[in-house]
Amino acid sequence: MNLNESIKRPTLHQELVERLRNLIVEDALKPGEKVPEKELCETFGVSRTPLREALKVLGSEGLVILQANRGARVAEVTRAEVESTFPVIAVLEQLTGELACRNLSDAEIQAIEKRHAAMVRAYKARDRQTYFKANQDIHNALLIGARNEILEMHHRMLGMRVRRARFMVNLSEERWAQAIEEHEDIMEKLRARDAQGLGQVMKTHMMNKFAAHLKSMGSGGLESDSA
Amino acid sequence: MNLNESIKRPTLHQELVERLRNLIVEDALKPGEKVPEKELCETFGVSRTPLREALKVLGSEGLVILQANRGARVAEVTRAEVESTFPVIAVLEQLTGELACRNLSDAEIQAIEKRHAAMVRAYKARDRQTYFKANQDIHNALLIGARNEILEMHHRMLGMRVRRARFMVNLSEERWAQAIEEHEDIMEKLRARDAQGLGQVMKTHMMNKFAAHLKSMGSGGLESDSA
DNA sequence: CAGCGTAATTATGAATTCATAATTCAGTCA
DNA sequence: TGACTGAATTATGAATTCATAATTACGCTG
Repeated sequence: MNLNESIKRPTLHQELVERLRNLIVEDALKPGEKVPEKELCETFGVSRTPLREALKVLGSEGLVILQANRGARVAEVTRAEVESTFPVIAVLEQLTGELACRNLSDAEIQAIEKRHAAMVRAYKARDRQTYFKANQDIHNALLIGARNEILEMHHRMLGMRVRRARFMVNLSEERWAQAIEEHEDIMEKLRARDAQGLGQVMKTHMMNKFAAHLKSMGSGGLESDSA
Repeated sequence: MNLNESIKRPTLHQELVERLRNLIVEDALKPGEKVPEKELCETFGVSRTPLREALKVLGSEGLVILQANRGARVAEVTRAEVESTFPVIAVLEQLTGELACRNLSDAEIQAIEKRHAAMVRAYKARDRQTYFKANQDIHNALLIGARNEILEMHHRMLGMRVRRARFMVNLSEERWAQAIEEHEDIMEKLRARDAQGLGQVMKTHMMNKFAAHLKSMGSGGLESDSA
């Protein structure tokens, strides 16, 4: 048992940042909507002070837009933003691959190998739920395996903002097959400890994912950047 | 005249975020020091509420460390953090180069060319001040030229945290010459609109800069990561 | 009846107040 | 004399209050 856990009670504003972030990411608070300060205070049973502190933090993270004297609105996920974000994620993925290749222990690679196998099984069974979970676990393991907290933090920050666009749902049969192939490639490079190669493959993997999404949603599905 | 400018008066907490950030980056508030809440309130003539909101934001940016019931301390710049940050900056530089190459207008490249010439003159005159300024202008122009706000934001965030280590002062004659050569290379690739090439050179430029700093400071100059 | 202007209401930013946790300091006992 | 205990002081987190900007509602005028 971790002794810290039992003692640590985060401050209200920290707790609220988490809660509100979830509400936004889980789409309970919809993009463009005004954040109902009063209402949230009541539901959480706190005063406005810690809630407003939390909103300031979310503002600096770009999840909400703060307008002076006009309160906070949930930030829209514009197409322009998504298009800007993906290339950045892609190069971070590349770095993740390079570093993970160098720093992962053999045991950790084994664990990833297992998750990969599970993912392939889920693919063959057309079990999207399990597939997504395994996929996420793998990418998460690689990110952690990079042993670079700065990289991890910025990767997660970007991932969070993009995930709200929630276009992951559309996964064409064709793209799915391609993704599996790319993952085979990832495992191959990982087994060979080919850092450069893994970096390259992961970057490409992300860019392909991006391209597929753009294609699948065409010009719709997201607010235009002029909105 | 920009009409927006005359109207916009930022909220106190926004103003304070800027001011405090400067105090930290300019080293007026030293790493490890406790942030004197009361004192700052008096000097800025504001109450604790907006100041504390600002501290929460700076906390989420990693510039200060917030401990529950024990206030805020200016974050230390550990060697581990710097070592983690540089590779991330490097890949962002790479992306900056690629995008800037594609998106800069000819006129903008001309302007950079001018700054480059000024930088070389400063180098020959051994004018560090002017050299640094021109160098910064060039990198800034490239970053803006990338036309990617997400990239820009994250690049600036990382740059800010690292700049506090302030080891730019030590610039060996040898490294200086090398940096100039690398910049010649950058200009060459830029003139040729060689996106891949520019990305590569800028990444290498950053990694070399990093290596030089590590070398110049040896194992000292920064707090150890265990501190 | 539509559009404008003004008053009432509400929402927001910031100051103040309050409760409690942390720190300091004095006194006591080994 | 030095370490420990506990009260006094201070600092911190959070609630409340206050002033003002924004929004809404209403009436007036053309």
